[in-house]
Amino acid sequence: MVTLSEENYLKTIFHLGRHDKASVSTNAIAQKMETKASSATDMIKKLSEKGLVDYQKYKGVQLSENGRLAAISVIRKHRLWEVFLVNKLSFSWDEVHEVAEQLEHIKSEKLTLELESFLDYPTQDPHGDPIPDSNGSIPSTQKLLLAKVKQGHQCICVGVKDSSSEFLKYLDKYKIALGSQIKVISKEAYDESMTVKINDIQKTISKEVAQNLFVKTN
Amino acid sequence: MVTLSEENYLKTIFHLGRHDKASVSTNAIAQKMETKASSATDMIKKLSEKGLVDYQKYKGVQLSENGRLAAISVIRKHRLWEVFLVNKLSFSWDEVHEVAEQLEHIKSEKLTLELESFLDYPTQDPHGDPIPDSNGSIPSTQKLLLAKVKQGHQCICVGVKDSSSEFLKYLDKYKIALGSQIKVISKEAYDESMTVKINDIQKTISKEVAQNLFVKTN
DNA sequence: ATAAATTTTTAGTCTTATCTAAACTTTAAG
DNA sequence: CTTAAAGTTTAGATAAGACTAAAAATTTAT
Repeated sequence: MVTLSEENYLKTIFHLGRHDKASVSTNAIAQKMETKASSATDMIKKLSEKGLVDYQKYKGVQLSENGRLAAISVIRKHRLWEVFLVNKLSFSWDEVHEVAEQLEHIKSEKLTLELESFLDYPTQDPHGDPIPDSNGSIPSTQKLLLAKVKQGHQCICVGVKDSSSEFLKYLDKYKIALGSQIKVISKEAYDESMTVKINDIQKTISKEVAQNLFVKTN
Repeated sequence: MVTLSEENYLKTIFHLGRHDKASVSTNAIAQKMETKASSATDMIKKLSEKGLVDYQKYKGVQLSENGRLAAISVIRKHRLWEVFLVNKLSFSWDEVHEVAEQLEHIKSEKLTLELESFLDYPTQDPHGDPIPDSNGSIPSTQKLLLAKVKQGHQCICVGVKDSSSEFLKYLDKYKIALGSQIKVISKEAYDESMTVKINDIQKTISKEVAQNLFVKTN
C-alpha cells in the first residue's frame, strides 16, 4: 500500500529524473515538493525500505522498477482526469491541475480503465503530455518547440512546456489551444521573437512564448 | 478546513441522527466508523471545538448547522459520483460504494457543479437516495417499502433500504434494478412473502427482500 | 590540499488520528 | 436506593509526516 504522500514523492522523483537519468538530489525533491530537505530525507528512507527507490546516503535517489510503475500509474490517472475535466466537464487548461492533483490518488483499477474507455483512449492530456497505457508504457510524441520551426512552415499546437497558470492564461487570452494551426511568417534574429498566423490571425510572439509551446509539423 | 477524517465522522453522525433526531451516542459513532469509543470521543471534541457539532460530555452529539451543511456536502458529492459511475462508466449497483467513498472527499466546488450539470441534475443516486442540491436541500421522496404495497397494485422500484453488497448482488441476479416495474400478485400472510411480476417475470420474494426494496406507486 | 560553502542527514519536537488501559458517569436491576 | 453493568472519557503510547537546529558529508574555491 502506497500512501498519498508517498505517491506525491514518487511522482516528483519521476519528473525530476525524467531527462537526465542520473540520480535525483534530496534538495531538488524538497524544493519541488515545497518542503524541507529533512522531510525529503525521511520520506526517501521510507520509500527505500519499501523498495520503491534505490538510495545511497548523500548520493540521491533513483526510482526502482516498482517505484517507476507506481509513479507512472499516478501520472496516468492525473492525465486521464485532466482529459475528463476539459473534454466532458467545462474546465479550461489552467483550471484542471489542482483538481487532477486530488483525483490522481483515487484507488480503483476498474475506475481508471472505465474512465479511459469513456474518454475513448486518449493518448495526450490537454497540455499535450502523453498518457501512459495500463501497462505503464508511455507513447512517445515527436513534438518540437515552436521556436525551432523554420520560417514559412506550418504546424499544429500539441502542448506546452511551461504549464504554469500564467502561461495557460496567456494562451487562452489569445485563443491559442491544442490543435491551433500556426504558420511561422517571419523570425526576428535580434530578440528571437517571431510573427505567426494563428487561426488566421497574425500576431508577434516573444522568445519566451515560442520556447514554451510544443508543436507538430505537418 | 475540514479534514478527510472529520468529513467521515460528520457523515456518520448525519446518518445516525437522521431518523430519531435525538443526540447520537459515542458508541454508535465508534461502531459505524469501525473504531474505538475513545477515538470517537477525541474526534467529537475536535468537531465540537470547530463548531461543527453540539456536544455535552456523556450526552452524545448533534450536528450544528455548519456541521449539517458539511455532512450534506459530502453526501451530495458521494451520490453524484455514484450516478456518474453507474450512468457514464459501466459500474453496477454494488461496485460504486467503495469508489464513491474516495471521490466524495475531492474538494472543488466547480467540479461538483460541473459534474451535476454533466449528469443532467439527477435527483436520486443509483440506490434511490435523494441527492442534495447545492444549497443543501434534500429533495423529499415519497417512496415506500415494497412490503407495504397492496395486492394487485403496480409500482416502480426506486431504491433500496439495505445497500449491502449481498443484497445488491441478489437484485442484480434477478434483474431487479431502478425503474423495474413490479406488480404484486399475491401476499402470503404466514411468512409475509409475496409473489410479484417483475419485468413480466413472475417470482416469489421473501419478507426480507420486500422490506428492503423501496418503490413508488403509480 | 585544505578551508569554506553547500548539501544532506540526524536528533528531537509537533500534530493528527489512532489505540489500550484505567477512571469516571449514567443507567438499570434488584 | 444502592450497586452492578454499560457507556464514556481521560491518560499515556504509537505511527505518519512534517519542522527546526545541529552535526556530518560532500563539493567548491582558494
